[in-house]
Amino acid sequence: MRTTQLYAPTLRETPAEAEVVSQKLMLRAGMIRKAAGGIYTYLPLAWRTLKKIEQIIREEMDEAGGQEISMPIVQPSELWKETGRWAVYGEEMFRLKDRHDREFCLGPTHEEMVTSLVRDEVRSYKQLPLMLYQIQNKYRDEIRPRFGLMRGREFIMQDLYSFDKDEAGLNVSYQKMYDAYSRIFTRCGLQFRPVEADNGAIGGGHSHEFTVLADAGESNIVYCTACDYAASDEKAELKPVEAAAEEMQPLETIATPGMKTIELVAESLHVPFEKTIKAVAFQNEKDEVVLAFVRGDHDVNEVKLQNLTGALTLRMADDAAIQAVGGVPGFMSPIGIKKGTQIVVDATVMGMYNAVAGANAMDAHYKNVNPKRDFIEVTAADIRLIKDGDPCPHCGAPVKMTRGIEAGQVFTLGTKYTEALHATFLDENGKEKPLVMGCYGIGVSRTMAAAIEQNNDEQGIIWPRAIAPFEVVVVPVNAKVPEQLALAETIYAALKGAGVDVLLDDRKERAGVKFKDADLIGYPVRITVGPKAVEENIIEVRTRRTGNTQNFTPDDYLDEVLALLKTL
RNA sequence: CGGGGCAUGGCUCAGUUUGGUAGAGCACCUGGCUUGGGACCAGGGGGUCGCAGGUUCGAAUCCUGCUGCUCCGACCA
Repeated sequence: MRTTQLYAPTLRETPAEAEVVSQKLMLRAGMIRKAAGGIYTYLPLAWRTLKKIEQIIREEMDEAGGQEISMPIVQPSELWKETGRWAVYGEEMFRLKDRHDREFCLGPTHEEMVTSLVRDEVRSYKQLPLMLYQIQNKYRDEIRPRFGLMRGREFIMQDLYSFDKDEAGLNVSYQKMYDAYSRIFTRCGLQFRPVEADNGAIGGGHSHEFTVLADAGESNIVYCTACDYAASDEKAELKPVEAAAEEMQPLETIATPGMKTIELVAESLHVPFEKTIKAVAFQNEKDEVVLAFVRGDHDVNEVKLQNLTGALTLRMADDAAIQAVGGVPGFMSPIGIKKGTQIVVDATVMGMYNAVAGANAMDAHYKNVNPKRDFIEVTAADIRLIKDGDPCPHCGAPVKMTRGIEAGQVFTLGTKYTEALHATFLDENGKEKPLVMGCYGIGVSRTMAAAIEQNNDEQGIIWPRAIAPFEVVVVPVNAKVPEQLALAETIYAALKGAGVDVLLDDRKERAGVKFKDADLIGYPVRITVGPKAVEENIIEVRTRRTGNTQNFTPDDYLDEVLALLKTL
């Protein structure tokens, strides 16, 4: 490929809309252009990278026993109504009607589609296990699309669905996918971590997220400094902390005018955070109030609370709702709340003695609160959000937190969808059973963005070789000098002949322009052909990541470049 | 959904307060000159100032409505 033939309009200035590094760089490098909020056109450079990522995925999926198919983007509402998700999915689903007024959606995912496909054709355990996958556009009408390709409304996803005859088979399929995903991200040259994850709305059994480590990431993960435990912060479990036992003092009301935050209370009463109890009020999708209580220095893990209470969604409760159940916003405690209200107290709180909590009265708190004695009709459970330094649930060593981008996730689904859609088979005994299902997804376009988030500097992108749009760019310093262009052509042809994905920057631009563009787009290797090359037979090979330049001769540069590429 | 902000040539923005015939830089075209890190000189093309109303002799500028984009808001109990 030659730059004069390549549609890659680079920008010197960053468009105002760009928020995150990957988005800025992809816009500037001429890789993407925005069509609407969260919807982008992929230009040739981006498309090449996406195809490379997809190719790696295809190879690993096929190796693991997957078969590629392509399912419709436009999906009829009937199937979604069968599983109940037509209602559950809510406004996140793009919906449309055809001319006959029949309802469709743009597929946000394909469980329904693939299950209906399989239920009509799979009759016998002899046809199992079965793994089908596709790489395809997905549509989710996000409330607030942002961060470029990281949270788009249209995005490319690889999704595989496994069907087994039993749990044991599912576990084998799950492990195969887990391993395949690990290989995929490794081959893409990314630093990542598989972490235990919450299943979320998709339901089912256990799950892992594949998180690409990057500070710009939206998800927090924790990992143990001693053992191999790693989990998303939403998932990470915590054992209750038992405070040192004290004699329980009688409950006492104290005036705390205007002290609506736990910080104010702790400070003015000279009580450590560890002796305070914080209240957080939520409302679920049915507008029922759910009250959560954690220690003053802890935070509520909404996902845990959601799973525990069976809520589909949780949001902050408004004051009126809190008052309706007998709570006083800013001064709340489980004591004196209307009967029948859902009250969840973190297990650690239950182990506290003589603590400070709201008094459920304006401008007042209780002293000497002893949850074991004073909290009645509450649910005690782990609802706390893990933080840096907390003990690992496996070995107790302190955990560390880091940020990452969720690029892939694997789930066991069990029979949730196959039962709803009556996808059954006959087992060895002729007995009808629902297929046991797993689903596995990689955000392909998001992986590209994640790769950039993880690999960039002030000058631009630094592609890992495996997913770079081109592996090498050959730059004649002055394309108007025939000798330089001729030598560049020779090198270009030689690399191409050796199977290297190479670009020749044959534009009649000044050298600086071509260098800047090369750095911005981030080709792993640049070969500069200038006067030195023509007159002294020196071929300069520059590594984008390190900025190091090595000089080779026309005889040995080819082998050296091939060897260098293997390390990038 | 609630609250801000923005909308002027392909991009980044000025001009709006105080109405008076639309600007800069970059990009683009032509010529010259230049070619190892986003040159320079000269000439040139390109804008219904988001849309629709209104006020006015006159509106990018003031008023009303709409649309689009964008940012913030989900641990405050």
